[in-house]
Amino acid sequence: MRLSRYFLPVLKENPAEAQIVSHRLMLRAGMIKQSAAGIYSWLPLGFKVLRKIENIVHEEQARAGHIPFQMPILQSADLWRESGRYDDYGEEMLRMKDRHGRDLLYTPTAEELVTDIFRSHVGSYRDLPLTLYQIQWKFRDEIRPRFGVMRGREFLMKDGYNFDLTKEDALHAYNRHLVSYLRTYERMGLQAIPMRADSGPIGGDNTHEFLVLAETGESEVFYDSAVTDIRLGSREIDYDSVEACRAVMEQFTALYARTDETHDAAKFAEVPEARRRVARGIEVGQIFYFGTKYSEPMGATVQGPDGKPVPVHMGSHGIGVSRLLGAIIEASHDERGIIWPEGVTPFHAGVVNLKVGDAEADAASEAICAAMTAAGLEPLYDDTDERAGAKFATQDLIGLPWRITVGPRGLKNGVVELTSRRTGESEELPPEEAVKKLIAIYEGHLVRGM
RNA sequence: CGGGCUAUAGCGCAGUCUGGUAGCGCGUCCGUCUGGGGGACGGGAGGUCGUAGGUUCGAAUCCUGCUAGCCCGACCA
Repeated sequence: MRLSRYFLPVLKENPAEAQIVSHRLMLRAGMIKQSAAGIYSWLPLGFKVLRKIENIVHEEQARAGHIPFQMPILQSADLWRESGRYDDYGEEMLRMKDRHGRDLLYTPTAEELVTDIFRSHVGSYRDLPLTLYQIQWKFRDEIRPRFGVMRGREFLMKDGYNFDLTKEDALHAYNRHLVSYLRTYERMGLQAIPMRADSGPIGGDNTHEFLVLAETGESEVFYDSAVTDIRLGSREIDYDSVEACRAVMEQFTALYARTDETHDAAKFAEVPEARRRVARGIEVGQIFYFGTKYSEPMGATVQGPDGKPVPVHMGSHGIGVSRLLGAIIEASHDERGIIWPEGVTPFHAGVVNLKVGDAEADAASEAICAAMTAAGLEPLYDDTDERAGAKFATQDLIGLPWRITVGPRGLKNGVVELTSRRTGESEELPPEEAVKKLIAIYEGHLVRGM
């Protein structure tokens, strides 16, 4: 992409409305624009990252055997009356009427609708297990939205629902989700710690939240510092194996890690003092097992092997897709701007032409972009007439993890500069070598963008 | 929803107390010079001062209502 033809309205100064760093940087980097309190337009750069995050979620869901589908944003109140949640949800649910006076609502979550789909079409235990998920916009009419996309009213969320014959099967689904979520976050360059949580309006008694440690987090968290040493890494896990999933779940949840909602001071005191940590965290996902809470009242049953109808055991699982952008930035930035992890970066590298109009610099820059594109990498080619300082400042702000600087000075010696955004380290290389190095860096990190 | 605050050019702000018809920086447009960390000089464009009403010869400025946004709290992914 040529920067001169892209739409990247960066701001030099901090907008007054933004208080926390991720909100400030998203506005300054031209990723979002507020439309109303807690409601944002996604400008091209922000939209690109959003799509990459979505695609990682999709890929990891597919790997775990979960099936994508989509439910509507506006839902009839009828099903919600059936479950009793139309009244329970309160003012947070945005309600409206259509021209016929029918009650509609903007979905804050979708247990009712998916349960209705299930009961309409699934009748036999032979159809189980089943896990359906969607990535869809949600709305929760927060009293006080704040912190940009971290606490918006409209937000993009992956929500999944598992249907199983028995509690044991549903707990396997729970563990399988826990593992797949860990993989998902790790691919985004994030460490998200599963913490025992409170189930809130979803209900149920088995639930974990995934927290990214960050000073600006909305939740106070208490944990044994040893949990931060556990990584899934590159190990292969058989999602069909009850044992394998349970082992990972046990490994990640054995140590003390809780949010303030479930914090138990007595149990926390058992953690060796040197490893006790009190910090803040951003919630980026949550998984629930809630048994027959919805299937029973809504009549979501299957016939078992004995021919008798039994209510299915369910769970639901969510990833805050739009909120993840804020979480990633909170966890990865410096005073100059964002630092994208390779897995989610909107462009794989910035190609900065320091002397646009110079035949050699133009040709070398374009050749680098062509070679990157041929290898499946997306360059952001800064072909504008800005001065070097301004170009670098923009690159630093928008946070592409790698920059190739092309200028007459280097080209005289047949080299360009490859610079890491994270470390600031540069090395001079012939253009082909720089591209080769990028290809190696991104091995295993390629995600479809937009 | 309780408490506090704000609204003046695309962004950040001054001007409001003490009423006299709007200004600064950045950005933007044109030109010249410049060219490896937000460059210099010159010349432009851009605002019915959130909105409705009131006071006044005269309102960005004083008064009232409304709307929107921000902060703290309660709530929440």
